[in-house]
Amino acid sequence: MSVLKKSEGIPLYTQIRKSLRDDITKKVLAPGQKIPSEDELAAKFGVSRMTVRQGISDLIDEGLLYRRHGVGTFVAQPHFERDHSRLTSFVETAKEEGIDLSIRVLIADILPAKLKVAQSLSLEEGDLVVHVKTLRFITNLPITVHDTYVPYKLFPQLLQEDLESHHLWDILDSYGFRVKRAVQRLEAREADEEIARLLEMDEGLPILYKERTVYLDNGTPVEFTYCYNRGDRYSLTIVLNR
Amino acid sequence: MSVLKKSEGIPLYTQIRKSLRDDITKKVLAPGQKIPSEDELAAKFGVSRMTVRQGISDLIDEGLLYRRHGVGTFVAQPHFERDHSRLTSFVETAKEEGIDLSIRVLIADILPAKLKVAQSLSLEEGDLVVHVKTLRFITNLPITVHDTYVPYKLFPQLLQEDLESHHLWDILDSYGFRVKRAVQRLEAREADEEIARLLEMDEGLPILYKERTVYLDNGTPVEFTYCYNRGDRYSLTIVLNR
DNA sequence: TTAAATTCGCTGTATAGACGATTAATCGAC
DNA sequence: GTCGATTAATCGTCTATACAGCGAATTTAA
Repeated sequence: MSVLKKSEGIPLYTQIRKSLRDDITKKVLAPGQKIPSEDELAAKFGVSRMTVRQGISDLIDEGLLYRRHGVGTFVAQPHFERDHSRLTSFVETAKEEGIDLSIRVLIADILPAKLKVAQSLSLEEGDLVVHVKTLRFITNLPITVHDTYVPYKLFPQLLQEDLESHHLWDILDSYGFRVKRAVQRLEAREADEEIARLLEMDEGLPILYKERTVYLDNGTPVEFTYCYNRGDRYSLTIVLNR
Repeated sequence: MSVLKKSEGIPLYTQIRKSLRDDITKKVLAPGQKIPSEDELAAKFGVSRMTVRQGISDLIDEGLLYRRHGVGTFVAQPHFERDHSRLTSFVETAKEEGIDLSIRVLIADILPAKLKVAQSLSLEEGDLVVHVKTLRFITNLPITVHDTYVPYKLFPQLLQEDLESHHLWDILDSYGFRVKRAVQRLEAREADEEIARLLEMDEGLPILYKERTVYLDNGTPVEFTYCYNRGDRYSLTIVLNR
């Protein structure tokens, strides 16, 4: 029996969501199984039905549950990477999975934006941007080159931060900027001389090339990055919802 | 002044969402601008505040609006591909954007699943799968090879469908299966002899290689596809939300 | 026996109101 | 003038209830 704490600052629907999620991960509720009806859950938790629905809705968005109008709510079959559908930084993911990731800053400077960078960041060509070029290693093997651009006028102190151990988004968060969304464009390309040298591979071999623009919740672009990933060592998994 | 139709089977929150979306796209509500408070909108539309919130929530998920607790709800800065964050088939997208896409079916047969396909579709090795190999053209230039596998026991009649003009997901929809989610893994690879021949390119040039598993809302996998995209003609744009 | 109608359980939509939490603006004391 | 407290506006959470709409099971009728 789950009793909710009324007064801990934690919303009731959050507690309900947690309780249901626990039941699912602990297989108290098995895949395919019908969970109690919203009325029953409302009675069990001692809340109104709308509050139960709010808790359930989040789990449906996550793909843990699904509803059948007129029938009930069911536990979905677990599928790999069910939880990977949200935007997370590579650094966060690596930490969680115990991957030995290290970052070397190659360049950190301030310069006028070229056309493409300016357009991506909603700036004028020539506006100042902070530029950080990094090389990332996994278990000491070079894997990715990043060229990141951030509007100087938004973050003039950025270069004083420790960019090798803190992820950019965490730094932005600490400034109160809420990173919300990333648009990424992917291509397969041949490695040019510079990238091949940095990634210790032969020129012409395939590179997973990525252009990424990162936005705050109000739609302001705050980061534009070119990524060059070694094709034989890097794969990207993404999850899309309909 | 917007008056909602009470009795057309269209939920009020859907009508409110549409009204707000129209105001945004027609710039009646400009980016950055505060929209009327929930109480004002409730009064204007003649509905309760909860109904207004339901309409607004959808637009927030889409990134069209954002909320500031204690302050108000605002129109987000428009950003390119704001609307591309949902799972849509390439065919759907192409149609909307007027791209001249054609599909040629190279192989359509039924065979026992190999290990990887079986695992991806939650089958046993050797279980029958429907296999469809297609070559896709944009303005008559070959661009992509697809190897698609679907569990035979779920769709025994699939090969009787017109696979060149109807997208697989539309066919599944017509059977009542709700496609909900796709997990895709991307790599950059070199083209092997067969792919190079089909895509009319040189062996060894970069290919954007993609493995895709498609799930219904109940978590059942229904499609597994290997995609080989010509690196110089294909780029993939994805949007991630935090 | 089969087909149509009914019932029942459940989710979907909607209401009207209450109080809490956050933010920005205003006002007052020092 | 500056700082702090008050206030108003607004979103966040929650209630208790009502009826509509769907789907499956059951009952009824042909």
